[in-house]
Amino acid sequence: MPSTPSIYDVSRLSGVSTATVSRTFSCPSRVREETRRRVYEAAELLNYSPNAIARSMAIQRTNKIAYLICKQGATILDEFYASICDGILQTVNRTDYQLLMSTEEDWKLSGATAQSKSIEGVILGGKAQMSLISEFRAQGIPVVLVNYFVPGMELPSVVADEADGVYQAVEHLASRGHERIAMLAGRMNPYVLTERYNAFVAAMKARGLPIKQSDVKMCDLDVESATSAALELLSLTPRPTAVFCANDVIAAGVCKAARRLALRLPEDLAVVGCDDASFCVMLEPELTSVHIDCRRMGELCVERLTELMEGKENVSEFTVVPTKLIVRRSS
Amino acid sequence: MPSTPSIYDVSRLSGVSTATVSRTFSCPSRVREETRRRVYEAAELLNYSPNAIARSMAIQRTNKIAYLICKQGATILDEFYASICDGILQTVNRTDYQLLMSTEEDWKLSGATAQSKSIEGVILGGKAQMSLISEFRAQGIPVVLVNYFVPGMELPSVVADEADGVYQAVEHLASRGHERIAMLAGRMNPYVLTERYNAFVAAMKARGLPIKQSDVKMCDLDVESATSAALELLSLTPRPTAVFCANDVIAAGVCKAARRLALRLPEDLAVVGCDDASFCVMLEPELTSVHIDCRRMGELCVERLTELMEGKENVSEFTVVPTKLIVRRSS
DNA sequence: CTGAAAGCGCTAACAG
DNA sequence: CTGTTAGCGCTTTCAG
Repeated sequence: MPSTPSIYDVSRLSGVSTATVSRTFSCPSRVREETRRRVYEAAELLNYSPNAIARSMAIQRTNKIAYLICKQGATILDEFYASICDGILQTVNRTDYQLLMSTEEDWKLSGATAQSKSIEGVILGGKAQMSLISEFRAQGIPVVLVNYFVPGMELPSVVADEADGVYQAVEHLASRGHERIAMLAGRMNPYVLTERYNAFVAAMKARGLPIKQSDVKMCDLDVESATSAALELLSLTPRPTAVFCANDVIAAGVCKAARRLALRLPEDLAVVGCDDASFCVMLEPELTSVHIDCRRMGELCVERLTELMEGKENVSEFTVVPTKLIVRRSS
Repeated sequence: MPSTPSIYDVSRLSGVSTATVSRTFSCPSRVREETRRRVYEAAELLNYSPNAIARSMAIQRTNKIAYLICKQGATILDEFYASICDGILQTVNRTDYQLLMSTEEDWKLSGATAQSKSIEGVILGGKAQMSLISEFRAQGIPVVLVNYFVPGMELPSVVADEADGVYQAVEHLASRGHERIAMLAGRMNPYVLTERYNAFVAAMKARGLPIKQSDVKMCDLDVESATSAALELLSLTPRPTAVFCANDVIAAGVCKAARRLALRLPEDLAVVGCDDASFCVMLEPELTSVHIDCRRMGELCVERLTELMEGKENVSEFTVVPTKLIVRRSS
C-alpha cells in the first residue's frame, strides 16, 4: 500500500507540472478546462487531496483561530459560551478555517502563545483579562470580544441587545399589572451585569414604576445562592409580585424559593429570567426568559475576525444581536 | 519589526547549527549542557518558539485528532457529549495534540476526510454510522468509540457502568419501600437504552419485584414528549409509586407531569433520572440521578486513542467508568 | 556531541 | 495557460 499521494504523483499521472496541479486546486479558473479535467481525473484516481500542512507552510498562513472562554471556572460546559462556540464552529466549518478552543485559564496555565499554537486570530468570550488582550495585540494578533466590551481600545465586540431584552421583560411584567418588580442580580461578567441592571432601572423609570431599595439584590451564580437570596426577597412584607432575574440559573433559584414558600407561579409571583437556557422548559411552570441568539453571536464573531485578518479597515466596533422575550407560564 | 524568528536565526545567534537547535528543543538530552544553555538563551532573546507547521511537515505527523458527535441533531450543546468533550479537551490540552471537533452530520456534509483534515485518529461519540467507522478504518485511522459499542469489530469503547448505576437506583427506591417501580425510557442511543433497560429488569428481578407491562413506557427525548407519556403513566390506577427514567430530561418531564397532577415529590411519587445533568439541582425538589463521570470518559478516550496511534498492541476493547447514584429530594 | 545537507508537499514568482 | 525553480522552517540521516 503506497503512502498518501502527493502533488507530484498527480503531476506525473496527469502529465502536467506540479504548479498546474496546485493551481487547479487553489484557483481552478487559471487553468484550461481540458487540463483541469485531466488533473481532477488523476487526483480522483490516486485519491489525492492536498496536504494542508504543506500548504500552510508554503503560504505562511495557518488559517487557525482560537476561541477562549474567559470566565472563572467555566468550560465548554457553560451553556451560554457553548452556544456561542456552536455558532463559531458552524461558521468555521464551512470555511477552511480551523478552530482551537480553550479557556483563558488553561491557555495561561499551559503557557500557550498565539505563536506556539499557530493562531492567527482570537475570539475572547466574556471578561478577558487585560493582560491577555494586550499580549495578543502586542503580537499583532487580531482580537474580537464577545459578550464583553472594553471602552477605548477599538476592539470589535459582539454583544446582545441586553437593554432591549430587559426592556421587553419589564414591559411584559408591567403590562400584566405588576407594579412592584424586584431584580435579583448575580456576580456575573461586569459588562453584562451593568447593561442589565441599567436597563432594568431605565425600563422601570420609563414605566413610572418606583424601585424599592430592598427589591434589588445580588447573589452568587449558583442556584443555592440564588435560592437563599430569593427567600429573603420573598419574605419582605408586602413582597414583590414579580422578580426579574439577571439570568436563568438565578431565576431557577427564585422558582425554588417560591415553591418552598408555597407561592404559586404566576398567580402569586411572576418570574422572568435571562438567556433562555435549555432548562427553562424543564421547570414547571416553564420559565419566561429573554432569548439571546448566541449562535448568531458566534457567527458574527467569525465575520468580524475574518475582516480583521483580511486587513479590512473600519471593522465595526459594535455588533449587536437582537434579543427577544419568550413568554412562558412563569409570568 | 522583524518577522517571527526561525530556527535559523537562533542557530546564527547562538553559533550552533540548526540541527543542534532542533535537537535542543525536541530532545535536550542529546545536546551538551553548555550548548543547550546557549541555545535557550538565544531563543529567549529572539522570542523564538518552534514553528509547529514546519515541524509537522518534517516529521510527517500532524498530532491532530478529531471528536465527532454522532447523535441526531446534537451539537456541542448536548450536555452529555459536551462533558465528554471537556474531558477530551483537558487531556489533549496538556499534551501537544490538537483537537478538531464536529458532528457526524457536519463531517459528512462538508465531505471531510481524515486526510483532508489531517486527522490521525478519531473519537466517535454515540451511535456512529457503520459507514463512517468503516471509512476511517479503511484509511487506517484509529477509532475509539465512546458511549457506544459495536460487537465484533475490535473497536475500543469507553462506556459508563450503566448496569451498576441502574442497579443503585432501583436498590435505592426498593429500600425506600417502593414495590411498584415504573420505567420511562426514551428513544436514545440503542446501546445505552438496552443497557439501561436490561439493567432495570435485572435489578427488579434481583429484588423480587414484578414489572407490570403497563409500567414500562417509551417516549421521545424532549420534555413535552416525556411529560405526556408520564401523564399517561401516572393516570394508571393504582399508579406506580416510583418512576425510574432513562435520562434526566425524561425525569424532568415526569416531574412536570406529577406537578400537574398535584402529586407531591417524593411523598406521592419518587423520581430518579440518569446522567446527573446540571439542571437536576434547578428543579424543586432536586432530582435524584445516576451520575456519570463524562469528563473521565473523555480522558480515557484520549488515552485509548493515543495507545492505538502509538501502535500499542492489545488496547482494551472495553473501558468502563463507574457510576454513582446521587440521592436528592425527588426520591 | 555537532554539522552539512537532503528532503517533507506545496506555492509563487518568473519565464516562456 | 503552463513549466521551472526556489524556497517555507524544521528534522534527520550520515559524517566528522
